[in-house]
Amino acid sequence: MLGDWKPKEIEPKWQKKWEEDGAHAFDPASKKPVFSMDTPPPFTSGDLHMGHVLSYAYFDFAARYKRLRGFSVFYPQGWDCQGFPTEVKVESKFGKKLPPEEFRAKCVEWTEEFIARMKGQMVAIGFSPDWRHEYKTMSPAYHRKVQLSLLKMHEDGLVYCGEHPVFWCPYCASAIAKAETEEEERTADLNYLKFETDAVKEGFIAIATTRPELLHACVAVFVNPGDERYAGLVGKTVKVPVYGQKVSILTDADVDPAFGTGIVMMCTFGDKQDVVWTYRHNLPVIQSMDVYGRLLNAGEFSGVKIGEAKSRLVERLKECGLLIKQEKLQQVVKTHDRCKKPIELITSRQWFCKLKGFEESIKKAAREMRWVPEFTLQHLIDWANYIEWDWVISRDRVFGTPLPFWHCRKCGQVVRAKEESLPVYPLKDKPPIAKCACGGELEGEKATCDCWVDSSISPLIVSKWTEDERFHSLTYPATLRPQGTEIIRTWAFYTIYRCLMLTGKPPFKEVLVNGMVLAPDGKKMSKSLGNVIPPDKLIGEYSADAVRQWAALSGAFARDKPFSYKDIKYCKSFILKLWNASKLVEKSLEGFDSARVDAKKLKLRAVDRWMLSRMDELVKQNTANYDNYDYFAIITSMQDFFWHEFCDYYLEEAKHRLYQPEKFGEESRLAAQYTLYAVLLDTLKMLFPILPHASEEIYGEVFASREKTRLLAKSAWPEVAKQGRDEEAVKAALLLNSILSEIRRFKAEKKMALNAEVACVKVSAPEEGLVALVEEEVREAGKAGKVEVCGGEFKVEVVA
RNA sequence: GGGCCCGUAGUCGAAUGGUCAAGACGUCUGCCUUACACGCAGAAGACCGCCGGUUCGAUUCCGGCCGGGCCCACCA
Repeated sequence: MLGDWKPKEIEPKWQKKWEEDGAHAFDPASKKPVFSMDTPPPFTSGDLHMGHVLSYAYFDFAARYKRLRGFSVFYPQGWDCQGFPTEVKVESKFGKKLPPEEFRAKCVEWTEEFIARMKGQMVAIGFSPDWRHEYKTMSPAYHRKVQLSLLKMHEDGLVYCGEHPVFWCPYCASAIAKAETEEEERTADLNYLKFETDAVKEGFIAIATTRPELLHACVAVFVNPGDERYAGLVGKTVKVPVYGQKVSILTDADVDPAFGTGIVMMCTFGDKQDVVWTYRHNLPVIQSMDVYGRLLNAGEFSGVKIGEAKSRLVERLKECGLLIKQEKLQQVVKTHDRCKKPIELITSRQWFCKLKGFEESIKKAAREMRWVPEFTLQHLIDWANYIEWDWVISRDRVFGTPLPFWHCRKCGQVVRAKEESLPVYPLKDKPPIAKCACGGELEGEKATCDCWVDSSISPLIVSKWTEDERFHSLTYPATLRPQGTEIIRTWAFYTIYRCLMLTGKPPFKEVLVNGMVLAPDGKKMSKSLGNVIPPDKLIGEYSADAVRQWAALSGAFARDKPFSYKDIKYCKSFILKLWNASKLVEKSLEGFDSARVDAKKLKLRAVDRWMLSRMDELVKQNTANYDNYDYFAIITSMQDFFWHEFCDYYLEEAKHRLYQPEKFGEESRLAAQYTLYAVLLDTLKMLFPILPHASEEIYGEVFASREKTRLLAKSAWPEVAKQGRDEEAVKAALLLNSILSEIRRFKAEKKMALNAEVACVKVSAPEEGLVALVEEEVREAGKAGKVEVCGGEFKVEVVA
């Protein structure tokens, strides 16, 4: 017997039961078609946020639906462990003094705790990955595969080490990739400085700059070749203020004559344009700062951090009378996405992945995939179109996958790790050969990998690439790659690139992109704004099934949506409605044996046929909607159907036959029971992927003993469209519903109770025959003593 | 500057080339009707952003404008 709905008891109960019964286990030996998913490994921050909940709920809906559809579903789950935020946390707890290996061990320990917490949260929401295929990017096994992929790409000339200007975060003291940059608007001072020169009679030219702290690295000044004001200056030299070095006046079409004075000073490197000019005009590179952003080669200012250097230089310029004026300037600066600090460009020796030249093959592979929704493909194409530099893959961090390389101290030759000794940790492991061919000592590479180097081979990791050929061909390419819109330019882009390079095959067939969850006020959820909603709290208050329904309701295809309390409240009441209706059905089904019912011999009434016909329609629609990942359409249509059509109308219209078989006949009761049984069963199946716990519990109480399958999780999707739409029944039912509405309106106006009896209901309708089909329902559900029918325009007259 | 998304009752939000444009929240009025008052019934509330075009007919298709959001590029 169904008791009260107690999510805190039934949800963990079924989570355990499914796991024990292997309901989510992938069987590589199965003959069923494979549906494999490459789900995002969340960064192990310690807590799942609502964005995770939304997107992972989506993946779970897909997995559970495909299982019901008879697929062998491969649904692994991993963890993106390594990265700067963890280092910061560990540093703040244990200090900066630990030796690298000990520090790394602390990070691992810390991360394991976080994984346990996050995994617990995932289980509590009812996600159904096959945990036997769990992976962690910090594990030696994962390191081995990442290193193997790098060795192969190095062999193919796709990974190289070189000295180039790279985006640099002085706060993190590490190189970062363009994809890790963000932009921040701020107000800066635009300083107009005097550059002394003999070329003009005033003795100086004015140059506007926001970066006076880089004067020591100024190597040229530029004017636009078409700028007549300065035509006479080209080829002359000017003296850089404060430091006094002489630099040439050159021309370049990239100079905007309208900005500032139309003259630009070029330093190594103030911004990306300076890098372009350095190469274009073959200019010298001055190391302007060290890895922490402290000035280098700046005379008395050497060692001063850039922020402080800026104000000190401005002071000095004022003292020397070289500062003409200052203006406020709105500018956008690039910042590091992890620490939000401004980024610099510095030249440094780093490892790179060759991206230039592969844009077309990446775009081609992407175009062959199905992107849901379609426009998200454009995000990737746009990004690919703007690839200017190769991808910097090395990071000066400890907690990361070590690059499997050594360098010769003498000649700089790169020495690769041996494949069979992977994973290697070059800081403590012996190099593969004792000495370089030139006789020099070998030194292990200190840098570790960008975290996207790790995660960009997730489809290879889960499919046991280079390890189990059969398993690999079964699960690679993944059928579905679900992910967030904000990581298209990183995770999707790098994965397509790397997997293509390593296997020659694109990594997945379909990409499902979901949007972000905003705070109820429409702003981004962030700790600093204090508007973060923790999933745990919602599960406790509304149940996991309600949270999952909310996700289905919110994930409007790659569009960001604010969190809505009213939605989740509604979802919770829907479960209660489902529960209570199931209680009624359970009671009404006493003595009903589905196996002994001959559907053909049933005396179905029009309302029964209407319900069964609607059910068929819904199965058809929902099948298409699940195939298109349109969970919004599914949950809204199911909520509307079940609540309003089934509960509010059908149940009221069928009660008399269930309660009084002696008056309306056993056959009529059987027909009603059959209908209740079929509708509730198919409803549970179609809702199962979204609210698995409640539907499994109801199934267990009402259906398990009558069906072949004990677990709803292991049952089969309802058969599609057993019969065509029953036009007559649908029309009759709609007519009945409007007649009942009229009767209810009459009672409401007369302030009568709904179950109050009325003497007579006179119905005029164009099709009198239809009214006859539902006359019994009008009398019983409307509590009408008599029903009179005549032709004509639709009209209902009630006589109290 | 380039690309993308969006603009529907007080709020959130579907669908649709053509009968009274879903549903939810909120509001108002009744009703504790043997599953549910976390419920049921009823009511009020929308010139479907603005202007043109296509069409017999447009909220729906096309163009422009206005407004909101996102991504990318540039910014000395």
